[in-house]
Amino acid sequence: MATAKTVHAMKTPCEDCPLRGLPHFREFSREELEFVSRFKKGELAVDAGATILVEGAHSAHLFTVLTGWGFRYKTLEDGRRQILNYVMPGDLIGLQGTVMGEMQHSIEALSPVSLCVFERDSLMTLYNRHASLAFDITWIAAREERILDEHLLSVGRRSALERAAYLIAYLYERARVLKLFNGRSFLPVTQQHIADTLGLSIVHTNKTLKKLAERGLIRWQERGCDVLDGEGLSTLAGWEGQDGNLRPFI
Amino acid sequence: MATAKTVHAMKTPCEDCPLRGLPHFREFSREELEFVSRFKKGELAVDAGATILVEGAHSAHLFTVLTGWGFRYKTLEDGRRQILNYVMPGDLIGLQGTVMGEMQHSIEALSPVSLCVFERDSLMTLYNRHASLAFDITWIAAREERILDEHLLSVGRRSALERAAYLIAYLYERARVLKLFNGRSFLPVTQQHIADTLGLSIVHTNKTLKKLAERGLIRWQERGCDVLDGEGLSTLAGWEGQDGNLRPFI
DNA sequence: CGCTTAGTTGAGTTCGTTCAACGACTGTGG
DNA sequence: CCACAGTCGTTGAACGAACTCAACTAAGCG
Repeated sequence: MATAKTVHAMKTPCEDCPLRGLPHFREFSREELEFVSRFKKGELAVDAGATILVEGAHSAHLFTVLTGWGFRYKTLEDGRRQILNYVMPGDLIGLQGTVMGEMQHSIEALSPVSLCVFERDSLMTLYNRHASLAFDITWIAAREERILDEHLLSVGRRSALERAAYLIAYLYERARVLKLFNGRSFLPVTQQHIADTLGLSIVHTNKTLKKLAERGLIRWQERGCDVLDGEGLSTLAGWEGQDGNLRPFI
Repeated sequence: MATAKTVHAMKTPCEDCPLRGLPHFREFSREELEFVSRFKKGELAVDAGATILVEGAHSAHLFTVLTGWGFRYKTLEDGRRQILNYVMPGDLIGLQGTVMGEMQHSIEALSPVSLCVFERDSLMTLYNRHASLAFDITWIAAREERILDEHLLSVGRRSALERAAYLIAYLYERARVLKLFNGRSFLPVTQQHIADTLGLSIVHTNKTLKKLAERGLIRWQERGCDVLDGEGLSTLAGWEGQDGNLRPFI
């Protein structure tokens, strides 16, 4: 695997952060922005397919995704893999490892990913000096918990078809509000990723996706999924969608 | 349903909190203890079977479980239910609703439960005045996330037998470190709860539990589960157990 | 050109479901 | 005190969803 990690000195100043322009995120105060600017230690670029964080590691860093897609997963000893969630721009990763010690899941890049790097040790300073940002971090953790609740409901209680529809609707919706689509609603995942998220075999996933395609909801093309009818997928899954409130990021 | 909620003025002062004595929790500083004491607004007692928090509610309160067992769950419109996690003494509940607005899951008492009551509005004061406690709350949220990661792995990728073994080992281990057993390792859940946690039907859950019983790992008795061999259950599930680090609570 | 990765399809098997009936126990009202 | 309903657990039979195995296409890459 020709994967690489490249560390840059700070490239994008937080003042020009591309995420700040999105209507999806809450505004920073002048003061908060300054603090986060100092909190940020640099940037990291990783190739598609590279592992960003690995289970068992004691990472000294926290990251916020600037651009690109990735996923969090866990594996059993015999290799069975479960994808837990996907990471997209604005997501904070490595928090579990930072606050509790050891990482208990891995994170892999689906596309080239660029990350803001923060240091574990300065997190306590953030809590001491900036209660509003500390609260934001809790908010972010609570959001992840809520997403996991929904995934668990899905894997535990929805049929294969509903599950697939839910997952694709979820990814579509997240990417949409982040304005990651330029014209074409394309999700850069393989059927193996879908299978490992839904808790199904690849073969059955393939057959299930074909049913969604027959209904005109999606089209599978070029190693990924074109979403043709996000609304229809949500309806099929019985999913209300994520709440529309502004969310914080660091 | 003859369920009731009773609000008491503060009964147990935080200085005498029964949880503080457990070797499983980290120590409070004198100052933290004082602050939490003021943060606590009263106590609430709920009957077995009562709903503590309900999906869709905008609760003005946060709770810490003092005694008793409960569970968090979500349902689909047609009634399919997924249990997300169990709550036991020391667990903070209602955080999702408090930081993000609306509750998106419900919580029900499995046994009579007593709760410490905190007010939503004073949470920000806690963040402003006591960074170490704010950090603890993030820690608690990260822990819940980690547990959900493991449940998702289990429901998605383990066989029915492994799943059941994992769940019972998990409940056993949590209750054990909290010293909830007096002699007998008894879990107060019905097979329906197990089924709704594992994402299985009751019938198949019954047959699966019988297999665990045949192996001498558990015994089903008096509407609950006697754990005969927690170690054996963990081994069967391929579960390493929770980390032994001290955890905070509020 | 061969090698690898991703996706497709069919056949047969296994795991888990639904349906249905029944026993044990608990609580309630007549 | 007994009858009755309700909850919980158990079991068998038949069915269906999802799995494994296997063979095969198509595309991308050295």
